[in-house]
Amino acid sequence: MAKSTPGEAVPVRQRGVTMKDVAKHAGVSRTAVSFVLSNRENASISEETRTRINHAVQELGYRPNAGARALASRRSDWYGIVTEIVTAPFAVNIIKGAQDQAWLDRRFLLIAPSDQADAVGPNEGLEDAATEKLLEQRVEGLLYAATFHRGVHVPASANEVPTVLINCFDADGKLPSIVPDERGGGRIAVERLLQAGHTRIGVINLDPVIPAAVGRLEGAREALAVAGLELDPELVVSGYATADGGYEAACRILDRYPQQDRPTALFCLNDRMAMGAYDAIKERGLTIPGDIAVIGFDNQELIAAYLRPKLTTVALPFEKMGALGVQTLAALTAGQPIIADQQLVDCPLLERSSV
Amino acid sequence: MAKSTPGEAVPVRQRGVTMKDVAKHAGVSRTAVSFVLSNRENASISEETRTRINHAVQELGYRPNAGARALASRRSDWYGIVTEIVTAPFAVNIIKGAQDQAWLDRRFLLIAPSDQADAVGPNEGLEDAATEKLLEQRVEGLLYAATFHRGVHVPASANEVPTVLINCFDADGKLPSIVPDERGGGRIAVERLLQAGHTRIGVINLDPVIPAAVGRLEGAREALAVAGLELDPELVVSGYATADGGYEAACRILDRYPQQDRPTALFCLNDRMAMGAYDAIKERGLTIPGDIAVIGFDNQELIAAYLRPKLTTVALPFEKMGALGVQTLAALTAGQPIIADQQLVDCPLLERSSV
DNA sequence: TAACGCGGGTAACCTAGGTCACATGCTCAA
DNA sequence: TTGAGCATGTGACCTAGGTTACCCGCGTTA
Repeated sequence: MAKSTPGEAVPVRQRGVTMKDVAKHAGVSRTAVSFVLSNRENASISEETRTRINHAVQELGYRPNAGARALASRRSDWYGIVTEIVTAPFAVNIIKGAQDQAWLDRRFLLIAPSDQADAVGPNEGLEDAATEKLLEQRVEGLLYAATFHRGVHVPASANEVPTVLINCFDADGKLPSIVPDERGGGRIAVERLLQAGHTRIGVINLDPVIPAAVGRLEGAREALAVAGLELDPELVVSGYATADGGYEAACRILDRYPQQDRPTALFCLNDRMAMGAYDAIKERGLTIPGDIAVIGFDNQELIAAYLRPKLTTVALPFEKMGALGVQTLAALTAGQPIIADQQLVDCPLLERSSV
Repeated sequence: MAKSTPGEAVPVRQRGVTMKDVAKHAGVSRTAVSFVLSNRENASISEETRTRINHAVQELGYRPNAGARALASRRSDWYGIVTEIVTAPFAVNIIKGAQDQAWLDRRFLLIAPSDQADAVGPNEGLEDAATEKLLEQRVEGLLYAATFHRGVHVPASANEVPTVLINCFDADGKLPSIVPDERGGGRIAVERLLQAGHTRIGVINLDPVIPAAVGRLEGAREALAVAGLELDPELVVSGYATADGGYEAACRILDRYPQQDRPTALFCLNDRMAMGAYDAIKERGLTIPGDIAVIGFDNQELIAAYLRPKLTTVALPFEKMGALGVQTLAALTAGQPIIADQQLVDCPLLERSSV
């Protein structure tokens, strides 16, 4: 509520105007002020008193003290989110989605950093400390968000309040989680290539054990199967998840075959690798998408939207996952049952110019 | 503080263990517990009582209630940061720097979104609301952080608590701010090119009125002046701050001259434009840095570190600015005088392979 | 011997607001 | 006339913890 519109005289807000001051100014009891401000259903306060109180609020520039309210009402309206995203901002849109949704619900998001870059690292301490700190703030629920899709271990004290995992899942137990539908994303990517007439499709794979690689590849297989095709294992090449890794993998795949056997499309399991693949393709005098179509995964704006030609890719629904995480948490804290142990969120295709 | 080490039986923490419970369990008064837990200097509590209390704390799994403490002690240990960075995550490392520093100082950072994408837009409302919400939480200080260096207007109520601006400055007044030393960055970039033997340097400029462009260009001029050179206005070409804009600008600059007069180096005022310039250069069969050296600005990791060859660029010190913002705020809230109205933070050169 | 100081500790009040049982005063029906 | 019922509020107690003034018993000192 922006109480000061430009032009109007801004009341000087002396620090620390309390309800008591408002009550005195309006000539009523503090209780009456409380009733009016919290809009109690069954409070019987005359319209006239009500406006007198509201006037006093305006004139004194009263601002409620959220902490005191939280203490007395035993509801903080705060959620805590523990995340390494602040450290490695790849998935920062999770925070954006969560933040926006929380803001809509008039709740505050307390962000606590986690340095737990690797799933079961030795520095679990920091994460524990973050959780502890958030619980000291009496958050009503906890979110854990990871930069990349994986299993994680959550500190034991997280069980004291409703908890939801975003872009990761509980490696040991029963906490609800929100993760991207990697398989669906892999399927839609390959479907798009098939639709464009490609049947010989090369795959530039990530580290084959991470959930992202497993799911995306399986999706690719499904799409091919529907078209009556099979994934040729020879056409699947793994590499480091970087532009260099993508470059090398693409070189291997492109140089392996004579021109007529060469794949006409590459499905790169992330955009960074697609970036490297672009270079390999261009170096060989081939055009995108004329000679070889490329489709990526992740939709890293800075890469996908600025590559030339712009990269068609499958987006990770970070923002949606963040929002859904907060919604799920809201449902849990309101006592509603869990919708599902693991909610999958669609990975939509983003058409640009590389297919 | 992770109180539970694995293996040890975790005490069941019934919700809401208070100091009263601890006191009863230890057979002392609540006051004594408070004294021990807050480590009061002049409290006289025997060592024996002290350990009895600490034991009770452990056994009951007591966790202080931060809100109640804030209320009673009238210090919240919270800072608020209003920022559009969550929306446009370019400068997300400001948040990281601020967050880390706040965490070190054992303070919480409340992040409130601002949609004020343009400096004096019509939707100032949201920003006001964010500030108001933060003040309701009784934050001890406010930070405003922008995604790109510019002048901003801050809601009037921000004057109620110490306030520091990060990556932006107060367009109307006297609030202290932390901004990048654009001029120094421009200077160091051109110095690097001069040092590599380039004397004919093209500049791909941003929108010439924004502080970043003004400062960086001025720095470039200074560096040239020291070497006894002048900036040829014909070699300065402006474009949209995108890869496409950089591509077009580079084309114009490269095609304007016969080979012998062509600049041997390009200073691109941001990395996205450098990305486009790369394409223009490669298209013409020229090599980087062999035929043309390129230096960028911003150090957008995803671009600079993944371009081929990797882009030498000047980094914007986001993380440092965030940390310095919190430090400055801490000094202000502690009653110390402002160090300077505007603190400049160095933009360091990042050597990679394009010069 | 009274006064004083000190170690060890506590009752009581304060922060800012939520909530409930009860107190007015008025109207209306029996 | 009186009691019930309703509209309009209010005093008092609660949340969880910080802080201050003071108490008690014991040893010292003037």
